[in-house]
Amino acid sequence: MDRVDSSLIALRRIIRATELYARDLKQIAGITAVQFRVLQIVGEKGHTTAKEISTRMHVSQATVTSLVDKLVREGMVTREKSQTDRRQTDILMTEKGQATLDEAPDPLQQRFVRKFAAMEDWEQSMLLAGLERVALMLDADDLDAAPVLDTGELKNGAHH
Amino acid sequence: MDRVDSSLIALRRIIRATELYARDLKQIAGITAVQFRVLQIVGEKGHTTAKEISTRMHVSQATVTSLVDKLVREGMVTREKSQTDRRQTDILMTEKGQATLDEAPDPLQQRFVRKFAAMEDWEQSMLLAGLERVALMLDADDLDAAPVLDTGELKNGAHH
DNA sequence: GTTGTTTCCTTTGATGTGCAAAGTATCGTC
DNA sequence: GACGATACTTTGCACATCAAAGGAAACAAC
Repeated sequence: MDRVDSSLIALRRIIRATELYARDLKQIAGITAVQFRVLQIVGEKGHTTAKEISTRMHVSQATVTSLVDKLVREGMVTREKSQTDRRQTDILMTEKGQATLDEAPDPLQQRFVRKFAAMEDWEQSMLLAGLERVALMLDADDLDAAPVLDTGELKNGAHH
Repeated sequence: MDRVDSSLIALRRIIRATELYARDLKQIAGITAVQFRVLQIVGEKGHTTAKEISTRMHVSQATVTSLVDKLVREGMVTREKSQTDRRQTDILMTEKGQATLDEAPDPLQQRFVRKFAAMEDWEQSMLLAGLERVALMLDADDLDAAPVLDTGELKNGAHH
């Protein structure tokens, strides 16, 4: 097997890892990866707007509405009209939502961050260069850069 | 921004590239990425069974049935009872299916393969090592290794 | 060759994700 | 105050996916 094949296998494994994590999450925490990501965004400040979720997750507002509907139905968050701008809806974290967030299995990016941190300085540089190279090769350059993996974003002291 | 963040951004860009490719494909070729992948598997030998598709794509047979249903409805493939084992259904490529396969936009992996091939020998080695390292970091090691990207598998002389 | 088990596939019914288009309410601005 | 932009919801749809149940054929064992 040549290196092209091996590289593609490795890439596929990486993508697959995010899918597997999504299934585990659903099984263990009883919440889907997408819903969990919404919960993470809400959790950052304890509240947020539909617009922000839509922007950050790159999905339509209609999708956000249905996502939040589900979370409301399950008691994870509540809706409340914003006082400052009454067009906006504030989405507030509930205790149950916070608990779900706290008890969720180790997110992918934390796993990554831990292992990355354990690497030698030169190794980190090499790895970063390689990943950026691949990203460029795939022409995935229209993304507004946010430090995220498939599920969840890198905030809340997940590193350092 | 530190290297952990940059690495995660690069990873996210890579994953995002596969999603974007899926949307382009649907727009341009009028077929979804998942259905296209089925078509690719059928196209390898001109025919295949539902079981093989199910195994290769890691989805249930029920899913395969509905996927093939759609392709049949669109005239991309036909079903035919296998003569050797009448439990099996042979899924055969039609001319239209073949045409769709041939005319599909440059798949991600071909883009990758071309650029990878253009790299220096030592660069290829470094990149491969990096990718495998990341795959390991994400613990995506339960995958039966097949040289695939998100959509489609690496066959049909897509490389070399 | 009948019986039991396994395999392959489909059907049915459900969930989750996602969007477009149309509608409602509110904000800002001229 | 009228008009256009913004934020969100509603409606109606498509796709991907599975679990469970069932039919049909193959296989194995007696």
